[in-house]
Amino acid sequence: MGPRAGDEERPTLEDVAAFAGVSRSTASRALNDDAYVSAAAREKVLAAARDLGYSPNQAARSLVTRRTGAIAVVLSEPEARLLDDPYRTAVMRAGYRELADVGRQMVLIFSDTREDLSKTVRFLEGGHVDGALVFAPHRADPLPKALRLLRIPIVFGGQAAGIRRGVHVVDFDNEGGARLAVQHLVAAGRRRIATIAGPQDQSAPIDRLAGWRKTLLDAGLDPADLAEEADFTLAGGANAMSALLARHPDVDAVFVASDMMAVGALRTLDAAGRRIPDDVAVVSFDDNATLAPAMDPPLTSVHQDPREQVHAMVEILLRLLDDQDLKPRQHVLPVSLAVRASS
Amino acid sequence: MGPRAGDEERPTLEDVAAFAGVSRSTASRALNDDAYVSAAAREKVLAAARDLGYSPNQAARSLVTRRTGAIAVVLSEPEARLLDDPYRTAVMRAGYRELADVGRQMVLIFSDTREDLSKTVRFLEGGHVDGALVFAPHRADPLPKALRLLRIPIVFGGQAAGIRRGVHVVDFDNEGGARLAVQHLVAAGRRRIATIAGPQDQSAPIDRLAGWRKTLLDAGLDPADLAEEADFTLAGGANAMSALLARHPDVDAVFVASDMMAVGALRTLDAAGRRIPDDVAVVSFDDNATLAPAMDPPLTSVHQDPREQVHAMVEILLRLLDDQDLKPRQHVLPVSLAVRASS
DNA sequence: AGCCGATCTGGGAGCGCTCCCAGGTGTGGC
DNA sequence: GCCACACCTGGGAGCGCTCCCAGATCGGCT
Repeated sequence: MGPRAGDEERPTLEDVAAFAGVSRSTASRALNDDAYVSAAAREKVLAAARDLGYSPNQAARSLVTRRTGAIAVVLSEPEARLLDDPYRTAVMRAGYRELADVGRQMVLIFSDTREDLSKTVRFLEGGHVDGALVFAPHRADPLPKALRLLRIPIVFGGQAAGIRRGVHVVDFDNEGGARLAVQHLVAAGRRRIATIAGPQDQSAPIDRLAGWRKTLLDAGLDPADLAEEADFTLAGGANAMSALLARHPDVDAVFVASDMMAVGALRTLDAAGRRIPDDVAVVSFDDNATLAPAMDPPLTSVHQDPREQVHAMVEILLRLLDDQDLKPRQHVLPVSLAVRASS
Repeated sequence: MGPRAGDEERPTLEDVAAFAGVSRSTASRALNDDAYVSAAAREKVLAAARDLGYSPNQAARSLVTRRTGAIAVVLSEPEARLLDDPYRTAVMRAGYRELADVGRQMVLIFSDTREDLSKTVRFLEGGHVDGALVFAPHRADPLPKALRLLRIPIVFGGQAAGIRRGVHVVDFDNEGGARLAVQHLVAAGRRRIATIAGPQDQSAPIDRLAGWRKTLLDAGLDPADLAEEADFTLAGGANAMSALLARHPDVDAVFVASDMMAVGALRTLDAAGRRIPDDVAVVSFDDNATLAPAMDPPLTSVHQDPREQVHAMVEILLRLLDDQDLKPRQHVLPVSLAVRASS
């Protein structure tokens, strides 16, 4: 009973074929349910495979088919940050589900440090995966450029670090969403509408801030000094709200660029004795399913569904894998406003 | 410029060798920095690889080496639940880091529904990964038993669904941790020590509950009717605390089986006007780095480090992969008590 | 001078699979 | 009766790599 005693040789296709009394070719055809196999042969092969506990060697298979059945989901951001961000977690979850639904395996990659960059590139290049869904929100991120040289199809979720041409992108209408939110506040008679913006090194928060500003100007309101930048965290949102209150005690509404920051803002407002929405109306962005409706009061939020985004990304990727001639473009998904008690 | 125009043939090892003017064998040796390659040859090969943009075909490599360099991390629980549970997220994160540190790629697998079970088994069996780290906390989970037949090495994190023999397990000392917590409360003079237990279909919460009960009995205190079961969520913790307060308005301490539930309990206690720790002392379990110290007041919590657990699991797995004759056993990692203001 | 070992190189075999092609058998139409 | 064409089967080649083995070269030692 040495260490490898239990290591009975793994049966190969050849073994299954011999056991079933057919040729390797026929066995292969039966297992891949190809046409042109007699019912009798198919039965024998399947029975043999079952009896021997056969499972095909993926390395051998993908050596010849040049397919692995795996798709990478690359998140270019510190994992520490990532898993605390409910939006990213939702993306991961969506990726897992959507890929499983089309029979693909998700391989999750966190690419953060510079060292990771080359590791990531090497991995994607190495034939471990057939393609990749890449989320690299930061403008200065070198990853997207590095990936352009790769020989596997790639679809970006959100803007690809300033690259505007030659890449497949599925993004939400961030500016439009911000407009929706602010128009809603204006229509409700709010006049001192502040914003807690996200990190301005990323496209999405930049566009949301722009949407807020433009809508205010269009409505004849003055945005000056009513914006505060924060880092998408709860604490960041709380601090930004404090700063806004200190500067402008008369704010009557705030558009917050993410649900998580809105939760922080809510706490600050509550601690400051402001009633919501009576004194200050709050509208946020993301409409996270577990967060937004669970707040007190429930948050009015710009609805964007990560599942929908990933679904579109997967669809494009599959077409690319299928060798269809798709010209790279930016798909912009519409967003809507989920109105709840906070506004 | 057809769709495959950009698809320049990927260079193979043979191409690199030809370009460098050496044989395939020498090229292979140079790239895998084997001994017995002259410095000159190595230089030429590396230069050729760089110039041609060569990256080895992993399928071909693992077909012969029988190694993929990938390790599965299997989480047997609904992904919806998983990603909301900070402990699980910490485990994922730790898995990614620890595996990256030893040059392995993490392949994340959520195995939840019954349909997933066979998919998971097929995947693990298919040679996609060299081994697996499995977290399957539920006692009734059929996964661990299904995995026993597999031909790849597996290490379990936490009890493996009632299987006590023949598997490698790395677990924390749940009962000991609970004892630590309750002894701490007893020593502080608390006499009505309730508990909010986790789901009793899992080993860890069962052991924590047992630890609480035994320690109370040892101290001559009566546990009767002072336990409430909840589901590891914030809301569950809050509700359980309400139930306890209703039954026993005189509780002066509560041992909560997870940080997340403790946050819920804190809210309920706060809403009920109880001061912490003056009126009611709170001790929880997990000592989650972002949760426990951030509470108001900061939580006293039983410290268990998922990174440490995963590290031990990876170490065992690597030894198994290295074909070392390790006899399966249960490793129990010690826990400690991080005392903060809540008790 | 002769020999032995260390160092380096190239070719061949083979990992387990899919795909192509040649061939065999049966069935229908003229 | 014969051909055409479907249906089914087996063998061979080859995917790109690693590993083994045989051979070549070069010192350093007896």
